[in-house]
Amino acid sequence: MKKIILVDGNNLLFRSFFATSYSGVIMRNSKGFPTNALYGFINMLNKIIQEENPEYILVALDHGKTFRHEKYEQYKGKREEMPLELKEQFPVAKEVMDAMGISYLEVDHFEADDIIGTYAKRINQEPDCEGLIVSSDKDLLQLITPKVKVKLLKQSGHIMMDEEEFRKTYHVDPIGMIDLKALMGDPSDNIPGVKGIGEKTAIRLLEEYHTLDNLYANLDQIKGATHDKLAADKVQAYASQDLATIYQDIDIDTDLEKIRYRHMDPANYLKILQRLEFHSLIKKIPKPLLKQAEKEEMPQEKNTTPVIVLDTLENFSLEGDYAIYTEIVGANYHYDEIVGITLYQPGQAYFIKPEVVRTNPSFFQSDNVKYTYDLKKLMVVLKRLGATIQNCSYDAMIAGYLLNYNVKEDIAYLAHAKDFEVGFYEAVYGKNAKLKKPEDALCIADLIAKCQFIYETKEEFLQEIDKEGDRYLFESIEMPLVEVLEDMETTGIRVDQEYLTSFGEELKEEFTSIEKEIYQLAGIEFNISSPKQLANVLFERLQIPYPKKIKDQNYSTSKEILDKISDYAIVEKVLRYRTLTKIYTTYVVGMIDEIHDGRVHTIFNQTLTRTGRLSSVMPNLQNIPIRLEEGKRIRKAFIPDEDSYLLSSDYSQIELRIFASLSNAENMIHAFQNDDDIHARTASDIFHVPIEEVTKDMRRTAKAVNFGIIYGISSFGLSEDLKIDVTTAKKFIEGYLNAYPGIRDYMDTLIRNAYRDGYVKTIMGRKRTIEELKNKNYAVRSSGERMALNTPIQGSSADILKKAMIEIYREFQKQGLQSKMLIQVHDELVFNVKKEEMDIVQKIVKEKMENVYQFKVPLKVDIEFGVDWYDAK
DNA sequence: TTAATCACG
DNA sequence: ACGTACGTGATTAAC
Repeated sequence: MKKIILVDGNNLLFRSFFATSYSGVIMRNSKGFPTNALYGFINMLNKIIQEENPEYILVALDHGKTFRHEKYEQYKGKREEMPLELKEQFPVAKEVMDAMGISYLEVDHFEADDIIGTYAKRINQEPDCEGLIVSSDKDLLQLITPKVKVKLLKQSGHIMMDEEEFRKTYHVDPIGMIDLKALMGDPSDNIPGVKGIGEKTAIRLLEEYHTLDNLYANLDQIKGATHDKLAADKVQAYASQDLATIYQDIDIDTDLEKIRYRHMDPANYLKILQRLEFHSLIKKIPKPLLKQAEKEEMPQEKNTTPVIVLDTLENFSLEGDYAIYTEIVGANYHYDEIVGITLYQPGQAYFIKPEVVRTNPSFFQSDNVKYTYDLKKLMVVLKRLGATIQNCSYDAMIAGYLLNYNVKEDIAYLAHAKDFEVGFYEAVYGKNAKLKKPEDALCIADLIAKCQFIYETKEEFLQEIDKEGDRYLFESIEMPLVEVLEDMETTGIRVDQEYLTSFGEELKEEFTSIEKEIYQLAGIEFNISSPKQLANVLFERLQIPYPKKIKDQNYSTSKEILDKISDYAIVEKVLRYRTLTKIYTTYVVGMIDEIHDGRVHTIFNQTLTRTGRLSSVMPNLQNIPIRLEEGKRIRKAFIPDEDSYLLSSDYSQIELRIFASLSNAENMIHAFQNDDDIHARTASDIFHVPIEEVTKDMRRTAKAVNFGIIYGISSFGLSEDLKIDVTTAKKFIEGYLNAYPGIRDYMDTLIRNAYRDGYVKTIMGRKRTIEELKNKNYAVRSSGERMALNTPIQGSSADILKKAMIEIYREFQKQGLQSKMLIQVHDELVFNVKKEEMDIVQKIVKEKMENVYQFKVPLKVDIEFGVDWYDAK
């Protein structure tokens, strides 16, 4: 008697995954790869082999959308998309099965069930053989025959289901399972069944009528509500029957030899378990097999490049290109501990301890072409060790960013995208309280692996860059910008700590007194900063009417809401309290924490935003207050060096100018060419009044529409902003589009192309893929359309300022100026300018910024200077 | 860790 | 009938 095991692979993996992910925490190996489904899966396969000792075994897997989906749209409709953490484990499951000598099969358009059904049929026809199906899915019970049983997995253990056992439980034949589901439905697969009929009624009906066909043939015998339900849902019942039927005739070769159990390949199996860090499973490998595996593994160890730890860089040199990488213990490379530096080229690997760099600081200026990941970090680290680097022409972080890979500060994300085994930063160095430099051997292995990844994928990434037409952006914008940003960061900006402290005291005095007044008015002391407690006091205790209909049960206490009820003294005081504490905590206390040697050194993230803008952290210097006077006073703390001024240069209306140029809106282009007041001009065009008759309100409205255009306008968004109704907002937009012919066409074409291509581009070829456009949800898609409209504007503006920064930096160098670029705020640059260089710097900055790119409209730059950042505005 | 809030362009 | 303006970062409360 041949014994054939048919395993429902998807079921096993799903079960293991969800059984161990309730808490939301998923078991992972030290590299961060999720392993929870695999652990249960491998355990289960081992158990099956041990218990059943099969001659033949097949694991069936789902593959893509099935014919059922195509036939019935709602099939499995309510089921959530498979979590990524589970999806990732499937390929490894296949590797495991290969190593275990177990065959697996997936067939396009069919589910694992159908594969099992097809094999079950074969078993029924084949003499002298029996089958055992393994799953926790009751659907498969319909396949039970005298020769085929089902091992039904339960939370603890299993039930062996054969014909007899099935009849005892369900009172029908196994094949009757299908008709049972046709009646009672199956919520888990979104099979509707007959509405109002559950398990009990369904079983009772089939006991009497045996089949669905017979039941409907005798429908008139049935009385009452059940009759009406059956009559009403006949079509749905038959559709459900169809859905519930496992297909048994897939056109596949069911030759049993193909699924013979081949036994384990110990070396491969061990290798995978080590990678997954399943130590308990490794222990279960029989001793002789384990020994065999270890013997086979030995030679591989020798293939890895030996690492030389350099004690000095004196008289040391390398031939040819190499990859170079450094790591720090923490998130701030300006101050945190440096692990060391590694160099890698095929066959050679070197580790340099931080202090060894000082033995020959010019080593990194050699002619060798160098490759790295996060060049800016490397440059800062080397500078801290007294060295500078030259001829580093390739930064994998930037390449990955331009190619829309998932790029983080942690190189592991990009490495994993290319199947390189590199440890996640957190796994190697820990985080927060657990942050710690591991022992040297581990650090060295980690850094070398990262270096090797950089070296070995460089060509591939550069080819992708070429293919995408990103060469210019990579070579002439992003790579040169690295040095500019590094210089800005390491220079830092001087901050007047004494001023901040005394300003802070002043703020504190005012908000503590307001705090007391709020308690008085409330008649209770509470935490004003807690939205929950505040809502409670305002809307429950004091019964202030909530000015908007309540969304999802919670009162909002946002500024937008509180502004509407600011006639209440307590609300007005809360708003004032908020303003003051925000300035105090974020900008006074937060800034003081970031001051080192009288300066703050931000980190500009060059590879974060989806549009090509920079971002700034530790501290964020791109959101220093300016709109309110109290907040603006923070800017008085940012001061120039000795004998210098702070100079601020900003583009006037750059985004709208770019939009006018891209969309070819002729009269808007003319307005910019005439240097008109653009919002007044727009108002005049929308409302058809001469420009001198434009009122303040008309101008305000036009300004909002102009902003809306940049964001990818929607009538709802505009209505929210202007606090008008949607119909009126719609009218304004119509008026705008009629006033500027060409814009509608530009936007339509842009969106159509975005849908076609799946991405949009900036003027310099920066590409943003927009997955949202493929989403089936209307709201998500609309959001994608707005991104598509906004990105070419915001992104092109970013391109332009980046290019201008590079040109200004180079000109400063060329002329040997001491003045320094310090901060970039999306359309503004801030400089420390030596007094004697004021004239030349203003000239360079204005000239470079205004002429960096030729549009149909001129670019206009305003320059101001002063004794602090407040004054320079 | 996440949501709410608010600072900027 | 739906549910929305685009792009960011820091702080706090509350889990």
